[in-house]
Amino acid sequence: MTDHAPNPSSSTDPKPGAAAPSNELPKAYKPSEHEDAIRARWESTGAFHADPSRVLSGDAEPFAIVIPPPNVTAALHLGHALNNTLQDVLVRAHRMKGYETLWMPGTDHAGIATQSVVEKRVLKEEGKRRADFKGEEGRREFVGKIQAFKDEYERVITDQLKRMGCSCDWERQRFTMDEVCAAAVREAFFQLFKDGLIYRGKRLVNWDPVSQTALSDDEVEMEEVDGHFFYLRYPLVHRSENSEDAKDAQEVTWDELASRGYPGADGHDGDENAWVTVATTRPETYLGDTAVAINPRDPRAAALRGLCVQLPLVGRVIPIVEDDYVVMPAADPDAEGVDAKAKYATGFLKVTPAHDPNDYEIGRRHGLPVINVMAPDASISDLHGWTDIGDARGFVGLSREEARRKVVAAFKERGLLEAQKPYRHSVGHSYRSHAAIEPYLSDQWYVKVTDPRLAGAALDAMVHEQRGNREAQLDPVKRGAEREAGDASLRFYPERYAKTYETWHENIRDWCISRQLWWGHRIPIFYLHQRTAQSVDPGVVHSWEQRNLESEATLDVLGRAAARACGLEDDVWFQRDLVETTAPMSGPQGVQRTYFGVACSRSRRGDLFLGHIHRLARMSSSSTEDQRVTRETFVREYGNDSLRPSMALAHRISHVSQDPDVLDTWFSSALWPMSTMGWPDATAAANATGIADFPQMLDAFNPTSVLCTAREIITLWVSRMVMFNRYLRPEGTKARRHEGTKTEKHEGGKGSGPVPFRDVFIHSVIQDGEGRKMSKSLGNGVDPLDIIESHGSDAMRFTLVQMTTSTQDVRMPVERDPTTGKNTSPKFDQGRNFCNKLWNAARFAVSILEKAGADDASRSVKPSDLSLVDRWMLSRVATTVADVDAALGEYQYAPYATAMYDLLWRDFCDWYLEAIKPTVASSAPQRAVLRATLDAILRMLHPIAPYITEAIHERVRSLLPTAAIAGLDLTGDAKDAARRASAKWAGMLCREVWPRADASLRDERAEQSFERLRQLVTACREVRSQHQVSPKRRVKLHVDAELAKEIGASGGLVETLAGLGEVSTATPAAAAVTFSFDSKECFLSDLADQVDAGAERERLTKQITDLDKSITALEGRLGNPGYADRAPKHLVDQTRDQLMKAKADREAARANLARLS
RNA sequence: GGGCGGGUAGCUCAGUUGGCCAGAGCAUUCGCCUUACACGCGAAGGGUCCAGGGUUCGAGUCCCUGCCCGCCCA
Repeated sequence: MTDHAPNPSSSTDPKPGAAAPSNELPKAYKPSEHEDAIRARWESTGAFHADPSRVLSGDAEPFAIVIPPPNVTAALHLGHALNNTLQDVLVRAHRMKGYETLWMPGTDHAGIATQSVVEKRVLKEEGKRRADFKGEEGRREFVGKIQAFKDEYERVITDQLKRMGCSCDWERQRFTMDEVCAAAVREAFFQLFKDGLIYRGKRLVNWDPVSQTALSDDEVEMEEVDGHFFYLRYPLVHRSENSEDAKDAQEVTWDELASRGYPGADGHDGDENAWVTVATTRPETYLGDTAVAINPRDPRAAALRGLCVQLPLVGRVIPIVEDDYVVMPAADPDAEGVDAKAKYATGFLKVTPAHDPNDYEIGRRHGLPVINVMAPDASISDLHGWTDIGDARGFVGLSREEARRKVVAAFKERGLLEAQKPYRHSVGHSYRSHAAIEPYLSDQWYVKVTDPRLAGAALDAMVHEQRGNREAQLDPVKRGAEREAGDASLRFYPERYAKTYETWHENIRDWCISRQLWWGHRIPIFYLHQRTAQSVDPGVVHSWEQRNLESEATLDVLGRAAARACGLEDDVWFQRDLVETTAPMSGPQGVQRTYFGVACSRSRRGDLFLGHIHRLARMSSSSTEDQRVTRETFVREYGNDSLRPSMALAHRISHVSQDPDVLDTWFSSALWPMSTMGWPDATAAANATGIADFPQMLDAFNPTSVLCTAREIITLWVSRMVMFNRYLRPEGTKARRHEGTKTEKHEGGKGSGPVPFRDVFIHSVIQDGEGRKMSKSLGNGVDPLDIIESHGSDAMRFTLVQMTTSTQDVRMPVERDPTTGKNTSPKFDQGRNFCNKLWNAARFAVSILEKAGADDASRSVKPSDLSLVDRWMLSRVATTVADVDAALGEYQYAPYATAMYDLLWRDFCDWYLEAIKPTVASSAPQRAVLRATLDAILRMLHPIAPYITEAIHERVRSLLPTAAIAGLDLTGDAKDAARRASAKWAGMLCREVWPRADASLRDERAEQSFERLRQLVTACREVRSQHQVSPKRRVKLHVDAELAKEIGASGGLVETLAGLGEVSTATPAAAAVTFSFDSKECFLSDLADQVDAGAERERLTKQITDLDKSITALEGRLGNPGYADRAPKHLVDQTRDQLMKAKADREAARANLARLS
């Protein structure tokens, strides 16, 4: 914890800039001296607060992102830093571009993860387990501890996000379990339940025996495990027709089998009891076997028809059934390419419906009993459905692993273990506890996502060109029906992830949403338990009630009548029974109904009502006085007319109890884009939070613009948000925008509503230098706060953005910082260096602009007023604006960062600033270009590096304004200017307008001309370097008249950058070095007091060798007969030109070499 | 088993419809405290673009086969 607390000293540092407006900027950028103060200004001016009314009035287009809420389980890691930096880049850029921009922050309660962390903590600190907290009271106490933990981490996480510079609308921050979000969960559950899309099912779930909860399919990780195949012999018997007693089972001998035509039976002792051999990796589950299956095409099947086997020790007699699922044994198990299953198969499959999903299906097909032989902790138990223990009592109480060993030993002892082969296979493990998953039969709640209104709607949401399924793409009926609905409006970046999304929905299974946990949204289902005959106290039932009691009425009828009488028909939904989409199983595990019916409560009002019904139902066991009080309370609450129907209901039940389980965390996450904006009752949300414009949020900002997340979340989260949004939000959302607002109607689009977001951007996963995931256990993780402290937030952000290419993983070499002992990466040095470069460039520019004083003209500077290097610089700015806009539009982060790097470092610093040094002091137009360029760079860089750019902007802004540059718009729309000028955040860079560059600023000729001269400079520098000319020495360049004229027209550019004292058209004196430029022979003289002939000879020789190589290559290309004919003419011409120049240069070099010797 | 991504300089990575002598940063070497920046400036060396085949005048780029690494799903 302390690791992540903010540095307390940093927040008390004096604010820079503000303290001393006139002194010059410090030499190096020190992030810690600026970040806190700048962040405080952003926050205090409400710069990130989104105003939905501007969207609804049509004054601004919306741009909205909901944060993928971080789990409150732990502090943020580098992956979060990446995820949130990328969001912030989009958010800041769009805000500057004039969109009304919302970034909704919040955190996720992360049920199982948080609960298990707190469980461990409580065990360690108090020595208590969850089971030690008894009853509803104990549960509340324990949940309180988790709540406290959540509060602690929510603060840590929020602080981390803020320090990263995230420009969230912090006033709107939500938590998945807060009042506003809880209302959404309630409403969603209620609607789905009422519509029959939530049901309770008894079936095999993924059971985590350590956490003792069910898991969804997505929470199970497959891991390779070294195990064995065990071959167990089950003795064959006849079904005992008249006796239930297994002891009466009559053995089947090999002779009898032979007479039935069983292949290979005569190879055995004819009098001996025959057997079949099953192969299994989990012998301990044999205790729950209810059949042996054989493939009907198996030649042995006919002979076995009607026979049974008897389970050793248990004594249970179970049938042999025929099922296509059974894999036939391979004829030659050792042959190449034999399927692994066939290789190990015997053709007989033990069927344990309670402990294997495939067996469960076989069981359903053949009507087999389901015998659960395990307790919730996965130990062998006779208390959870297993009754015919027989002689197998010795296994009861053992763990899965112990039981396996003992079962194998028992079979071996009796000569029934035929073989044991090592076998490596994948086994499901809990993503949280890492325990092996036990397929476990239990009652759980499911969302019927297989319904077309859910999964189907999620598929239809995809844009057509990203759908792989051709029929869906071309279906004309579908296309006609789209219109305003959310169909065909969801797009993935990078595109390939659309496939992941699509295939997942095509193979989707119903979603298990109940978790046997305490931390989460309690399932809003109440069981109304049936009153047994003896529990009815005849004295309680008054005569009028008896008369009026509709004895035949079912619970739903009674319940609805009661609710209506109390004015709560919208708050509670009664149902006779739970909806089962699958036929109930036969056998001892059939669903035991102990309740009379269920009620789903939509609201706290509903909960209270059911509590009252509960008390009415319990009245018979209380004193007369208590009964009177209970009735009076009820009447006071709901009025006189409410009592009769409610009593009619209450008299049929003994008590009401809420389902103890909570919902899967993803259920609330799935509602995030809606719940954070106040769905379903934004007025209530406004009242609860004091945020007055809550009722405008949904219409203004949902659908959001883009969701940014990592790919592992596509199925867990993205899909479910799409399904829920489309089901629960009404159609025609777009049309309602600009039309004012209303609290959302309860009726949703049922699958044709809008999408929660238009784009889905999936970013890379950061790995360490060896391509491993960063993890605590490996100790290879990098803590974002460590980087912020050592390098600054902007440096971290720049590095992360620069790394974000469209590949699925990026590597970051991790090193230990020798001074702090903390993990870091040299990658971050790049970001730090970049920031420092920017700082110093700005420092230099500021020093020049400060000195200029008030004489700078205010009239607009036109390109024609400017020198080559200025026109070139502006052209580069214009090009970069276009490049950056294009990159941002496609979520191309690395190209964005690279474009900014090149513009700032290569163009602005290396060339422009160097070139203008001699002239800028005397040229007002040049100063205008300098300031505009720096300003444009700051703005374009702000989304990546918000702190430093804001810090610099503060200074640049305060300098006397220099003239505007025609074609470079840095002021924005005039009509918006007044509003912006009067805002609290006025003048801050984070709210400045995004640069817009007119096409006229792009100057192809200036760029070409500059490029030529740059090459000339480089050629001069090369010569200087090779001749070890001191950087201070001014040398003399000799060129022909034409080139001299070009140099002259460039305004001293070449002289400055190449360190020339003079440019001459005269032939050089004796001590000169020659080089070729553009096929022209040029000379540099005055390099030193004497030219080093050896160095020169070396240089020329190397040059000739290089040219030889080029000439050979170029001649080869031109010699190719197809080339001249088929290649584009301009390319061929270009090649000829190159060859000519290369030959000329070689001639010149050769001549010079000859002259030297 | 199915799907996806990657294999380019010592390291981390760009390289968008096939077309200048394949680029950047870091690292290395040489020279510079040139008054914005040594977290810097100037210059240099360094690549069988995983392997093999194909299409093409031309392939890092497109097609096929194979190898290796990683991820997701079953």
